[in-house]
Order: sequence, then structure tokens, then C-alpha cells
Amino acid sequence: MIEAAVKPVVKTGGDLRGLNHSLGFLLRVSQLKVFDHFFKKLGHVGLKPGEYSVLWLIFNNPRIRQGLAAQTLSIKNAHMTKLIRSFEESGFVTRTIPDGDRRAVELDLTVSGRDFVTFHQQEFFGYIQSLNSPLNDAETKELIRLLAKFACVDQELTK
Amino acid sequence: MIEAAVKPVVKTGGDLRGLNHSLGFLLRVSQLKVFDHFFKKLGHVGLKPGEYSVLWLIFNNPRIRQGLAAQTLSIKNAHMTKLIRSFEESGFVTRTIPDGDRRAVELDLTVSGRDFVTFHQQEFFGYIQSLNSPLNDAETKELIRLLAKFACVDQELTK
DNA sequence: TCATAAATGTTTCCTTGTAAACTATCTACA
DNA sequence: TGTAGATAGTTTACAAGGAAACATTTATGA
Repeated sequence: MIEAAVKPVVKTGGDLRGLNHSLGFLLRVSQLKVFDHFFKKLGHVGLKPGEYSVLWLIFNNPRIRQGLAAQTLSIKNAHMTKLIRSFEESGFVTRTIPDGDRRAVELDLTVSGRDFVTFHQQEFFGYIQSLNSPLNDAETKELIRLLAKFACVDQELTK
Repeated sequence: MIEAAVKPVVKTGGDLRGLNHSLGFLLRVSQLKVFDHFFKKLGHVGLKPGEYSVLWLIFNNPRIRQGLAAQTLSIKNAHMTKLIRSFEESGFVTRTIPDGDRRAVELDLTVSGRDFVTFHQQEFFGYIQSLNSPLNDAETKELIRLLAKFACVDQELTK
């Protein structure tokens, strides 16, 4: 015990040498931490963060165009096609080809899709509270503000 | 045209409704931004951020164990095996099985590996300067501090 | 000391996400 | 009009990364 108290704090890993100040590296490690916690807390629900975000977006933007949804969430069109198809198969989302532009696809939630979103809303937006982060509330708020500013994401609640 | 001029300022994307305050979402979007910029600036070099970080780690920790390298960078063992093999093939890294523990693998840079790291060091650590971020210097510094604290990455230069 | 467990990487298979080519539809303008 | 180009989404082919089972070597403990 005395030894443990006396000996200097030794890192368990290798020497990062400047990588510990690299924005790209820190973003990646932070994201891994959030994802780990997400799966521990919400893995049983069966949806990943990005998937829930798609449902959430459609929930709040009925009849949104598939391409706009992809662009808003920074998901590639090719990937969005697959996500939407799987949501169709699970009965959460409907695709409608509007008469005005028959190239396009409008997305909507089914009743069970809306039920799912409302039922899990608290979990998906609140899981981060249980993360036991080293940051206090003010720091967390500031981190979110800085990230949003950096990524040019509007911080107002509604458009 | 008159219509476009008259209509209120409309966001180009859908309404994110709270997702714009989600740490997970903001981390993902921020990382995409950094990666995009990285590839624009350093795509010609042919290494991705994570790959360079592996070389950098070995450069600063000669004879590091492969598993410790993976753990330090939060890279899975299975993935690290593939990375190291490709570095072996490109002649940047050597693998040594130490006599003391014949399960283990020690990593080292070849001469050309060390040359590569030192030659590109400025680019890999400096590309972020050219990102034209909306954050000023103090904000960037604070963002890095908060991310490091959040992810529990030691901010001292050396261990 | 011999069986059992743990540690270290590797292999295999799978999921996620992307790029590029493709189909279908719409717009512009000669 | 009708044709060239733009737009919206899909398909295909692939690369990145991870989970689980595996082989090998080392540590443990009865």
C-alpha cells in the first residue's frame, strides 16, 4: 500500500507523445467511450445510435426526403438505402414516391415506428447521464457547445 | 426567384430536434469533418490517421508489444494484426518474437519506417492548422482539454 | 509435475459503411 | 418538342473494423 502511494503514477499504455493532443485521436477515443456506454446501456433495445437517429429525424420531419435525411445526418445515400430498407422490413418506416417527383422517396414512420420512438426517447437521449464522466455539468455543456460550433451544427432547438 | 428571396431563412437540413445536443452525434459529425480535411490534405501520402498513429507509437516506444500498442491506441488485436502485417509488407515495421515470452510480438520500425515518420511528422501533426475551423485558438485548446479529460487521456507530454 | 487456466496473437466470418457505376426521372433550352 | 444534362435513389463490389473461435505458449495450483 505504501509503495502504491509512493510510486509515481505510471501509465498502463505506451507513450503517445503528442497524439494525446491530436484532435482526431481524441475524437475517436471519445466516440469509442460513448459507444461502449451506449451498448452497455441500450444494447438490449437492438438499435444503434445512428439507426435511432434516423427514426428520430423522420419522427420530427414527416414526409422527409430520403436524400435530405441522409444529408442531415451525414449518412451516405448508399447506406441510407440499406437502413431504410431494413426499417421497412421491421415495419417502422414507409416509403412513398410522391407524384410531384417520381425519382424521390418520402419517409414516414408507421404507428409502431412512432410508438417505438416515443417509448425509447428517454433512454436514447438520457443514457449519457449514466456515463459517469470525469466532466462536471458545466464542462459537459461547454464540450457540447464547442463540438457543435466546430462541426457547424446549429444549437437552436428548432429550425 | 421572388419566392426564394421572400421566404424565411430555412435550414438546408431537417430538424434535428435535440440531436444537435447529443454528445454521440456531435462527436461523429466532428470526426467526419476532421477526417474529410485529413484526406484532402494528406490523402496523397497514402496513410490514414490511425495507421500513422501506429507508426508514431512504435517510433516513440521501440520494442513495444503488439498487444500494448493495440490497447494504447484502442485498436482491436484482430485489426492490429492486419495493420502490422501490411506494415511488414511495406517494409516499415519488423516483428520480433522475444525469447522471454514466445507468445508475444515486439514491434520496431525499420530504417525506412523511421525515415517515413520523421519526414511526415510535421504534416501529420500540423494538418489540423489548415482546417479553417470556426473555433479560435483558445476554444480549440479548451476543446482538446475537455475531450482528453472526458476520454481519460493523459495530457502530459511524456509518461 | 501434470492438469487447468490465463495470456498473446491469429484466423475466419460477419457487419458496417463507401465509391463508382447504373436506372429512372426531371429540367432547361435550342 | 426533344435532347443534353442534372437529380434521386439503387446496385454492386469492396474495404475497414470487430466478434468469436482457434493455436500456441506461459502461469497456477492441487
